Amino acid sequence: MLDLNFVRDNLTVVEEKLRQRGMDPAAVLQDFRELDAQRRQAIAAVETMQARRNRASEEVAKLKKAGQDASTQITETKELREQIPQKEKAAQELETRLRQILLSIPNLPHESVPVGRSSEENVEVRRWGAPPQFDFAPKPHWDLGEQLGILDFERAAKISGARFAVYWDLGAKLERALANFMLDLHTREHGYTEVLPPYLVNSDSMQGTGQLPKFAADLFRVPHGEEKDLWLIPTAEVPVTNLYRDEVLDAARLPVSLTAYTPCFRSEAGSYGKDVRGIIRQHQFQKVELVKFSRPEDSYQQLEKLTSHAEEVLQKLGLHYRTMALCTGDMGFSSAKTYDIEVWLPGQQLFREISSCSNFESFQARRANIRYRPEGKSKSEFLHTLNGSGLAVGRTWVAIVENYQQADGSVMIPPALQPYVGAERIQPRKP
RNA sequence: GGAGAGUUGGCCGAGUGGUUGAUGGCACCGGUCUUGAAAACCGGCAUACCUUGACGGGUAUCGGGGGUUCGAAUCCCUCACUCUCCGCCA
Repeated sequence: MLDLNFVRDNLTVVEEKLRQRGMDPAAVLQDFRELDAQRRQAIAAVETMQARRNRASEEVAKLKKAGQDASTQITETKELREQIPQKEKAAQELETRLRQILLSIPNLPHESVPVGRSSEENVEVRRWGAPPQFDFAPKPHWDLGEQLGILDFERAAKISGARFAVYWDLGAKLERALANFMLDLHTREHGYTEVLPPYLVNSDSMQGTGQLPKFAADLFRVPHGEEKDLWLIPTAEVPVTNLYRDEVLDAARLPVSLTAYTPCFRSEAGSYGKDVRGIIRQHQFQKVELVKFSRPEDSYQQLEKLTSHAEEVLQKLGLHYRTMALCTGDMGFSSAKTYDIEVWLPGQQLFREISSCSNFESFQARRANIRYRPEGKSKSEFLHTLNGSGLAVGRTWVAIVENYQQADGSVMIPPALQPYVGAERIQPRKP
């Protein structure tokens, strides 16, 4: 959420940035200016009446103490008590409508973000390694997975449905090895603190990070009594960022760097027919997430660091990748700047997103009310939040299987991962 | 699931329905004293919103919501959370 005062004072800037995102400012902002003026007028009207009521009430106390008649004042407050709720209701309605507009405004892209309409105008900022060379036609992971007996879609469909997978044997172990490998790297070498959050969260948390109210269709909802349904987390970003909701952090503690390995649940509504093969797009996948809480002045430096931490996982695993700066038209709703890391998948001959690292500036912090107290200042301010995948474990699994496949159908385990898997190679599983 | 106790400002902790945004202490900030520091003493110290050129003024907030009353931190209802005991359970 943007700051109301900022939007009011910089309406033309907001309109321009919305246009850069490919949105129609008029459609997003609607009658912001009128509503804003009406809201303030309504508040003033309510407060004037409340002030009158309070004054009359004070006089009642004085008169009664003095043993005098206070019936005039009592009548006045009684009347006001009936009138105030109507005005209050009107003011609240305006407040709600204005807030809805404010909540529907996406974050403003940072000045360093390339302007563009779609993913085709994203800008490649780095490329690491080289695609592996094969003297045979490399296969996609769904073929390899089934041949090796480590991926099972049929039984997954039986027990859960489409877009689920069962991992068997070394396939399951590879997933666990990758998670441990990533967590160890981030906690031992990059200074992150590991957390294990709940996988079900309340609506307030989903609002804090921006999934609600706009993107309810992408989420799995779990009934839990009236009005207090829970939601399966679509990413660890939700519970981890909300850890500090409604809190004021000590400036000396910043930046706070957290990492969490969790499952992620996405309904993938509207993605029918897209990425139907393999485990690229699943209702449940696991991810190691990196989250930072930063002072505003170094959040962009922290974004570079966080991105490099995610890239280092791929480097240690010897996987070819490129890093893209997303353009204004391709960025997520809450982000001010995003880098996508895309890993090379030889079985499919394409780069595929494996991590998305974003600086949300104060957009989430304002929504979730996460503040810090700058040194020497008495007033607390909103801090900046960042996060990125470090990495999506399922897609890393895919990258390992496709990039390290051998002519005989087996898959080599990269050296850095061998201690975690306890094997050098995945051989076809005996029936 | 059953029974009981609680939720007050950054923290601890008072609070008889009527200048209580709220006593006091700690923490924090400024000052006096000191070579410096500590101690002591003095002063300051909530948040959001509305309003004003500014000084200032106003409104709301004592877990959330609702009610009683001329007036609620204080009385009533309700919900959430925390703690204790019982039951059940990985």
